[in-house]
Amino acid sequence: MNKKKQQILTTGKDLFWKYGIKRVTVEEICNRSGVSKMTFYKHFSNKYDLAMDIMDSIYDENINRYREIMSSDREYKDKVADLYKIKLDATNDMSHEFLNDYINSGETELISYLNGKIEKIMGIIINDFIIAQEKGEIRKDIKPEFINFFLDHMVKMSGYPELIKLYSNAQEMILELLNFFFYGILPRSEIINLNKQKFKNDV
Amino acid sequence: MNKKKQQILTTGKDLFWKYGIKRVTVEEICNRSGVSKMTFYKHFSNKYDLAMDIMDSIYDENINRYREIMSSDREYKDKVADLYKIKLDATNDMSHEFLNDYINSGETELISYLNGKIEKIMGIIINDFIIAQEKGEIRKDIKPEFINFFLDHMVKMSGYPELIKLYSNAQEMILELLNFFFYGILPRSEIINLNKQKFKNDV
DNA sequence: TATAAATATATGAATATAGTACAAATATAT
DNA sequence: ATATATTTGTACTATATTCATATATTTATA
Repeated sequence: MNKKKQQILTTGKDLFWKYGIKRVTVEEICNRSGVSKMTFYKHFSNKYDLAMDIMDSIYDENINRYREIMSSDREYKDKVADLYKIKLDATNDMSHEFLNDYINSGETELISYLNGKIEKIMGIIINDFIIAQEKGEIRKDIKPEFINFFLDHMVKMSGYPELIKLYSNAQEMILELLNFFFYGILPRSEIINLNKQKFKNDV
Repeated sequence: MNKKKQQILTTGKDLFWKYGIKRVTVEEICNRSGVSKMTFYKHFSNKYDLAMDIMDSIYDENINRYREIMSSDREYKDKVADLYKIKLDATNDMSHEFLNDYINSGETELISYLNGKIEKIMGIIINDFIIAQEKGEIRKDIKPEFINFFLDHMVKMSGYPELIKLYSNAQEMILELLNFFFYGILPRSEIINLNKQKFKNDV
């Protein structure tokens, strides 16, 4: 990778993260990264092209982290816990300003590109869930998309003050969420026993 | 205070805090605060005039908090600890983006205005230090300006990762800093005893 | 030294923004 | 209810900013 291009990507990300895309000018990116405007346009056709590249690299990075975790031969439960911790979904890693400007840029090309990326990632994740399901690591009567949806929401939830304030610290909350997640989807016989007991008490 | 003006001030602060002054447009402030451009220009002559008003109110608010703390008849030590906790110096309360744009606005009038405000606040604080010094609450051989300087740096220091990582939590660090601050400036006889003991050990 | 890459500066065109004018709408007080 | 003041929406112009490209010069590299 070209050194100058890397500098543009780095400062571009820094600025976009802070201020969003539309508030940042090409000239500013050039000045801060110590690169002339000409070299900028040598590598990127415009500001939104740079934004696309940045988004690209983030997704690739996250996909790699995902693959690394999933390829290890640990317990399935531990792998999912790791996914949760690194917040796999790249949109969670982005600043609100950046994603917002990206979507509202009006550049339909960008949006469809982003959707394609997300679709691809979702495909990989859901496929892995299906495999895990076939292996018996997840209950067979759950839709894989639901699991992915819930995992995504769990990450979001852990940022909500309303939830956080229920626990004395974040670790406790994460543990609680993970426990809920696993005891809800893992085929544990304890759940059946628990249900029976509950039933007895009700009667 | 006019309701519309207050709305402009609030959203102005919100936007300036996030993006700095130069990245925010008058129209944006108007739209977000639900106020027409005409009423904006009725209350403020331009964007930097609004910024000045915002800075004004912050300083006034902080001055009031300061006065409130200092007028209470608690121990001097406790008062200073409170000052440290609320980060009295208004510049610390400001976003880096805002202060930076404010100073680099090129509007010399703004800068001198800010300097005047700071000078005034410094005067009040230092005067209080001198009074405390005369009362014997602070060692007589310390320059009040130094104390103020150090207090200010202490606030900044408590934001440094290098320092933070030395302690298991922020509370511990704050305590450490405060202890250092007071045992350094308070006229405690223990310090003399400590010195004697240390000397004995060395021999 | 020859060749490629990067820079500084200038420039025109497109776009965004600031600030004002004015008629219509809304709120407020009597 | 009516007169008065306030606010709004829209339009408008002048100015400023930004984009994107062109060209001459400098710097790095093989």
